[in-house]
Amino acid sequence: MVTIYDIAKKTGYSAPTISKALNGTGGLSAATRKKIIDVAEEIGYKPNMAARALTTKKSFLIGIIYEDNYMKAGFEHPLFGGILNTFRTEMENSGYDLIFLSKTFGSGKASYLDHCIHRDVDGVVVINSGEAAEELIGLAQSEIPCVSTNDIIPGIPYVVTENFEAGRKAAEHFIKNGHKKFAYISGPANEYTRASTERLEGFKSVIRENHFDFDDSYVAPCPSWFRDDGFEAMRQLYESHADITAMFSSNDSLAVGAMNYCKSIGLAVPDDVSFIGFDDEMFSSYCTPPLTTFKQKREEIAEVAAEILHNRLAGLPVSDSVRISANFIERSSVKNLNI
Amino acid sequence: MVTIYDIAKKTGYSAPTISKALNGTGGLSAATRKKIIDVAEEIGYKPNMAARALTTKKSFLIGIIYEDNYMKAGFEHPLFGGILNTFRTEMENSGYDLIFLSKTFGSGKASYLDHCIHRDVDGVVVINSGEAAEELIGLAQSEIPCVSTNDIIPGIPYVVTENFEAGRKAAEHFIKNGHKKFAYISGPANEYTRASTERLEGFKSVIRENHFDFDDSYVAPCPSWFRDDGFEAMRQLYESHADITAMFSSNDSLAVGAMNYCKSIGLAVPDDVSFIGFDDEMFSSYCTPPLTTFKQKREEIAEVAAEILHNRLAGLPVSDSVRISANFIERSSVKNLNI
DNA sequence: CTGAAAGCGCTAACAT
DNA sequence: ATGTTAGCGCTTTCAG
Repeated sequence: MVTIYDIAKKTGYSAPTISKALNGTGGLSAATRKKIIDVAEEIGYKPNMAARALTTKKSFLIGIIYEDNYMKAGFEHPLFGGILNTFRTEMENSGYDLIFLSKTFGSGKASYLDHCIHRDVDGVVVINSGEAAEELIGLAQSEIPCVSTNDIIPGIPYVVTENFEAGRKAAEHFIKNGHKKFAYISGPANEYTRASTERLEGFKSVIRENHFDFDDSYVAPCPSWFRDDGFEAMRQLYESHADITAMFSSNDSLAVGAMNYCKSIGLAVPDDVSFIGFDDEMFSSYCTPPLTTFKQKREEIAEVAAEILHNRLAGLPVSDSVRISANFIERSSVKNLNI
Repeated sequence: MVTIYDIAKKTGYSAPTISKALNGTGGLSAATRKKIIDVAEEIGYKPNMAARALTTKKSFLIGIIYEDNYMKAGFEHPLFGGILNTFRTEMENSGYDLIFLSKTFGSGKASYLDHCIHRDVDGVVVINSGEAAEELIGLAQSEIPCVSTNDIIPGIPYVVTENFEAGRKAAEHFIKNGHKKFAYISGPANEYTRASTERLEGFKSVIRENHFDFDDSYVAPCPSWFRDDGFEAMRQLYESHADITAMFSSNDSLAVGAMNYCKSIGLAVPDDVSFIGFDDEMFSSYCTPPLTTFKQKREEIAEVAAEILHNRLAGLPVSDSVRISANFIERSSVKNLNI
């Protein structure tokens, strides 16, 4: 391993001088700086982050909280995987490396905060908190800069899709196309993971403004985001309300499951029942009919989240949360009842 | 931050004694050990990995090489995302944390090896080398333990699907169902990323053993793994060989694209043309007809890779590479021509 | 402009 | 069984 001492020996300068030259800190003459940098390059010097972290108390490590609770597919999530990808690039550009945080590191029971301290992370991004939201409230109070890209956790600024607005857009689209009977298939939601709830709220608000009928019996909650639950949800909805024509689903998988139920009982999509989904999953343009849906702006969410974290890392006060509007993608799963 | 010195002060023992007690190294009396551990717990001591790494020369960090060259979707890859997920759990159980490696960290040009040294990683897992395979040959020679889960890189043990065998299985399945005219749609391949080539080799071997006609004109190479290239590949194949009935594709996306081409010119799937894909992507059971395909054992690949890395980390010699057979999933995209 | 001294938190190698 | 000394590689005072 080549250290600054090797450079010191080779150039005749002292270790601190080398350090200053390499970091551009001390007031060194341009000449010696160049000499030092040249030698460093020549002998292949690479700073040792562990040593640097020890003295500076800055690890240049960002902890990622990414729980695998989506289809046990982890990284294949249509939103989270993309966010992580872009976020990673944004942070790496400024010298930060990403490290996964877990509650089970080192074969033991621990907390995310424990892991943060263990690795001395400079900041944390919560991509998907899973069941751990409660715990993260504690993390938020720990002085460690945090940002969240999905869950809404007290004390942590978030960057999340404009779900309410998207819900409104879905209802408006249905109404514009002459629909009058609406229903909603909801994925799992709770106090911290509010996407599905927010979409419903927006959806309902427009329906009510237009004085159409809508109450809780038109909402089918699902225990998962999987297709099969969409199938069941649709069955339940259809058995109590056979006149529904406009289905909004909190994600595309549930929508496809629901479409399958319709087909299974001889209902045509979109002729008898129309659908709007969410997420623009890989299959959504392949399925029959191609699904009208919303695409969340993963790159933008990640970029804004990275910016917020960078600001906090630079000592700025906690940023405001931000909402990013989703793109509406119109395909062929909504029938125009006006014609 | 609470350090071993805080424990030392509180218990009256010296720092090294604390260290020994906590790590179970030195010959301490059970009584003092317990006392020390209790106090450590009480005041919330967490070891500082940077400091430990500095003295022990072991970071407990595993570098991940994961290039985003699949649909720019990064983590959403049907194989890689799942591998990463399981691999992560396996390593975390033994105290290792995963860190992403990149060639552009710190806003500069660098190599993966640079990044490894920078962070002093104990080992590396190559999940997807992208265009960097050449460079990894250098990494392999660096004494840093490596393992690869997709690419075949000289000097690095790999854990990869039995692609040749799967290719054979595909051909056998077609032949069993009475097919006589075969073609193959190939995704990108090169010297290091051999999946597509291996599948083709296996496919061809059975066709030839059965004395059916097959040459390079029945192979359509695609520049990407995307659906649109499958569409084009099928067009090209069909225009020169209109009698093909058995299509094998190196992934499901390409297969679906090819199926779409068939439908676009009025050919029925599977009645006129049958298909076998690879990967069992999310949409493969949804599409029309549901696609017969292969599912790679992501968890098993990850587990074996983790085991190989653990062995190397423990000082054992470089392991042999291993092949994991894929699961054949029969759905409805292959027509039985015998009936 | 440069260097000497000191210390970050921890552990290895010796003493005692 | 426990403590002393020293040092990992780096940076931060502070002197010169």
